[in-house]
Amino acid sequence: MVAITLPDGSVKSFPQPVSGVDVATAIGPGLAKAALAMKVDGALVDLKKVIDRDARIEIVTGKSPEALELIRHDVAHVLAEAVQELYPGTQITFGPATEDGFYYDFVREQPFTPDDFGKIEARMKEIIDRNEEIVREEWQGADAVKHFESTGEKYKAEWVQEIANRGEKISIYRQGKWLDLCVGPHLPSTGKLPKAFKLTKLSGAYWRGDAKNAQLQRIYGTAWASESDLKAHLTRLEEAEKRDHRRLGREMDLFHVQEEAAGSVFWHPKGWTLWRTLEGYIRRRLEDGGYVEVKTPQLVDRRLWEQSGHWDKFKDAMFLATPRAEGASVEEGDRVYAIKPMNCPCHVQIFKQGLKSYRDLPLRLAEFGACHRYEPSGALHGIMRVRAFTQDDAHIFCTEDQITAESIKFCDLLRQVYGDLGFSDVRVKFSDRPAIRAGEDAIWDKAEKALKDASKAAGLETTLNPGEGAFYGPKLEFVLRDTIGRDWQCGTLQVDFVLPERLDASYVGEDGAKHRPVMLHRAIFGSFERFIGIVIENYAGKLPLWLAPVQGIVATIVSDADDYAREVVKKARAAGLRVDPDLRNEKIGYKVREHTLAKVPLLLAVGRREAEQGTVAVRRLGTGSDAQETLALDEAIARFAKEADVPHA
RNA sequence: GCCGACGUAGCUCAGCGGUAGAGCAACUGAUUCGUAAUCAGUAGGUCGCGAGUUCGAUUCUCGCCGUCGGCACCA
Repeated sequence: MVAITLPDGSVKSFPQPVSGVDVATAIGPGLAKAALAMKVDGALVDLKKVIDRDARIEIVTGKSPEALELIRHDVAHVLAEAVQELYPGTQITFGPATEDGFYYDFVREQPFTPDDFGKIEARMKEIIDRNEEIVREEWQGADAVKHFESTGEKYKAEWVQEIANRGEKISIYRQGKWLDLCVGPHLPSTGKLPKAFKLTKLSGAYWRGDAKNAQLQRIYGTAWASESDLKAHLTRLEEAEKRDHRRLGREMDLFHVQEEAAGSVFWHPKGWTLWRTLEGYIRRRLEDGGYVEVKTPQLVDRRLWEQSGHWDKFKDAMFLATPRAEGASVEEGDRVYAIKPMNCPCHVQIFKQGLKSYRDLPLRLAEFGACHRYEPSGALHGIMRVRAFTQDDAHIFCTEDQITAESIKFCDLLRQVYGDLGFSDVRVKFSDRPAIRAGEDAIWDKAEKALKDASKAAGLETTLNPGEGAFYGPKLEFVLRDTIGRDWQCGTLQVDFVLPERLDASYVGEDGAKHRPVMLHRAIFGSFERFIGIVIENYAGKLPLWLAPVQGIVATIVSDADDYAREVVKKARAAGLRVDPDLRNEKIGYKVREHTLAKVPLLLAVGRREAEQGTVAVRRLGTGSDAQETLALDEAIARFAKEADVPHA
């Protein structure tokens, strides 16, 4: 006798062990047809799994939140089956579900091309039509290894061997003639799959994620429960493309990049205005936060980098410069400079000037430091990942006892700034001690606790990023997501006991003896380039008034209003607004369209009526002509000047 | 760095073994117009760079550079 409890609380009893299929059928034929899998006491399993004890069961259908992942995983299998049917000799490796779809990694001499997609998709649909039953089997390790070796599946065999070595059972899923090693769960048959999928992209991927290993061919796809969901997803992708900072940067004439300076940004007047506005804003926040600003050299002798430890670990990513003419050899003893990849060693040099006392701590040295790193060519991305960037960097020199308070202060400041810039969902990763690290465990305990306390006190929820801390200390990473779903680390807070030691920084304590300060490395934007990119995407280019490089356009309707328009511009500028005239001989509709596309927040239209009455017709970005209002000039300017105020305490 | 795709006018893109085309933008002229494109005309290109094949290469082949999508990396 097996008692099955259903989600509504009702209990169904069965005389003998039952599968999910039996349970669903007992409830109704509609459900039996829709059933994809089930949850037994909360665990997702195959619908065909037989239950021989009392349990709570929930039938998973296409409408269940778990369904998508199941479907995507199954579609990945169908993709692999299709590929192996179409391209014999291709080896399979892994194929999981992803955030919005799936991928499968293959091994094949000949590269796949996007032209193959149509053919593969057609075969996948065929496999779904075949309605192949999906069956789970348990194999002996040796048998599985033998099977995969005999079919030439070297990668699968390697993986199976490892599982067998651990003494675990081998779980095989078979669909039709095709089979794969997989823990499941899966749908009962391929016919249950919706055909709402699409192969999207092709890429290389290293076996086991290690660049030292062979590179596999990865085919990505997206899969949904229904055709309309698929369409909606593709539409979302198109919309996201319109928010891409690279596209908006060009359309809004903010910046460009070009071949001769790959990985460096040419800032145009409007883009640079945006930069300076942000810089002015953050500078004021830092001043309020008790920071002092410094500026340190671009070129620094390699000896300092050797001392700091960067040379050993990061010299491949450092640009070097020598003072000698081209062609001259760089000999032993000659000066070799590195263009700084970071600011910390230089800030320590400032700290070390003169004798520091405990009364000087905490000392918060801030710099908008331009750094250069030779990033791998494949890593470059718009202005988000570049080789030349400016950090809103600061190092807080403090005592161990001050770590917690300083960390809290920083998290508060960061929250304030992100709030001002319209970021509501910030993910915070807490990266704790890595396997290879410097410093005593007691110090790590202290540092980790300080960071944890600080993020909690600032009301931040963190997710653990185990073992990903820097070798010198744990870190908080503040991650923002761009419009195409990529995550970027922007803010960071790192506790460092190592650099002060290596660079011999010290202060005189209350006891009159020398002590080592602790360094907190911290950034809010991370880099101006990356952060501006994210800001642009977050606002889809429609920047709030205070950030917009061109805040308003005064557009004339007839040339009789030219003089009045000039007067409006003059007064607006006197009030600190960034306003330009548009006196061109064009219809107002043309001007409206153009400045709307350029994402100018305010359009002040002036015709004869406005000139006579001393008013402006205000049309705001994102609203239509019906929402416009006519305001007295002085009133309008006062209102907008107030609205355009840079946020501050 | 690795795999794949791509690189044609300012932008978006078409073309293709016989040295290039469209729309928008630009420029000139006309038009003075009330909220997302007024009309007409003109001009604009070493087809990323360098080799090779060919009578002839933007087109085919190779190399390099860059961009894009991933992977790896990200102090």
